[in-house]
Amino acid sequence: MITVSTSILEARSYHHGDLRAALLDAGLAALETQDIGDISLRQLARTAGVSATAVYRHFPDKAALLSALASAGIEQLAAFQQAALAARPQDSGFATAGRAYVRWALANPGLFRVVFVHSCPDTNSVFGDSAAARMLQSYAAEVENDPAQAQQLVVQAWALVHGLAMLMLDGQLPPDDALIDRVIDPRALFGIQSGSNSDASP
Amino acid sequence: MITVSTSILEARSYHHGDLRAALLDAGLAALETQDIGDISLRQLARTAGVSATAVYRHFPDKAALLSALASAGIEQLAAFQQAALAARPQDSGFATAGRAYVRWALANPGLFRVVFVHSCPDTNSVFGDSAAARMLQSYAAEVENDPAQAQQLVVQAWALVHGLAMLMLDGQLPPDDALIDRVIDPRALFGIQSGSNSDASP
DNA sequence: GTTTAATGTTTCTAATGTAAACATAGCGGT
DNA sequence: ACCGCTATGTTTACATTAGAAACATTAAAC
Repeated sequence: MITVSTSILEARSYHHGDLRAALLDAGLAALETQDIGDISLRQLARTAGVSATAVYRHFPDKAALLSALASAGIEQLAAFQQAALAARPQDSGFATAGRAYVRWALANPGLFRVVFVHSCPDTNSVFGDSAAARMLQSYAAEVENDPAQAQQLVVQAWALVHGLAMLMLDGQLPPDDALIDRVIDPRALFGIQSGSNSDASP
Repeated sequence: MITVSTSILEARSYHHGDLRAALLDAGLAALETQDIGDISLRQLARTAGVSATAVYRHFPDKAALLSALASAGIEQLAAFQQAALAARPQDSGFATAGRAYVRWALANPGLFRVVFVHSCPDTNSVFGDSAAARMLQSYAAEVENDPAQAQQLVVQAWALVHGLAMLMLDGQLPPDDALIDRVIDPRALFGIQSGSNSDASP
């Protein structure tokens, strides 16, 4: 929740206080129960208790609002991954981060789609310079000395977890926790014997 | 193109001849230039030269029409893969099919999304019992004797190519042909030394 | 305290999915 | 030949959407 202390307790004034944050909150909340396609600006405006077109004072259009939601989503994803890493420091960080990626996607399907699927054709690579991306690259560098090979490993690992998340989200694969562990098994993938020890075993 | 011989040349009668096929053709054509979200029933009806609500005589709702388009898309994908396999019989079929998957996705972004991303939450796994899926499984069985391991290989391979396709479609990775070849390299993946020989080299 | 820029509101338009009622045409049975 | 039945299209209607334009209010600067 983005909390913003508006001027104290001015319950209902003409101006909202921080409508922008309220709309983003409404968007994040809505994405927990709805899919992206079913979200309308009007709905968010209603939730924020404001007229439909007030949105346009803060976002040029719908895409801009979704783009802002995407940024919030990326931060959440990175935080979730780092929490997972902190919780099991003895495991392969590479695999732990990957599993967290998929689990976060399954736990936040709407937001995940906003981040990766929706993000309008040119506002792309919103993920490219995020904390999550840097984390992934540093793990790859640990495992591979050759930078070109490390880069390839990054892409392969990203594609694997992203594809797994997508297929599960779209109902093509069962959203099975054990399946995630099996697919993202450092011992079976990429010839990685892992720097740290691995754990999850079928 | 779905060609249907209506009764000969009855140019403009009240009844269309085969509106269902015409709508699907219009949909496939539209998906070549537009993304799924921008396609409307009314547009397809216009293209078919018919009133907006005529669609509902052939499809209960928009989702049903898209679902029919998805079936057509899956067939196209499988045909494309088999053409790729036939064109290079000496290569690793596993890798060739995977590259074809990604290339087809890049060549048909709209239709690919209809097949895998859109397909409504419960009409899922439209791909599950397709020719493409069976092909994938038979290749996995060639490489892995243990059926459980083969199944895991299927999922890993599918996730990898699907994720690569998605990330490229969504602008997160450059839609680079060489990158596809590098990521889907049987020598680097899954410890496969391949039954046949491999080719593509960086 | 007046001006001003930021923020919200009303009102409007064009597009969309879909329901309901109506129209037309080809078919089978008599 | 006629009569209806059913499949298929059409018209009309409605609720909802994204967004533009013009107007209202308020907080803050001067």
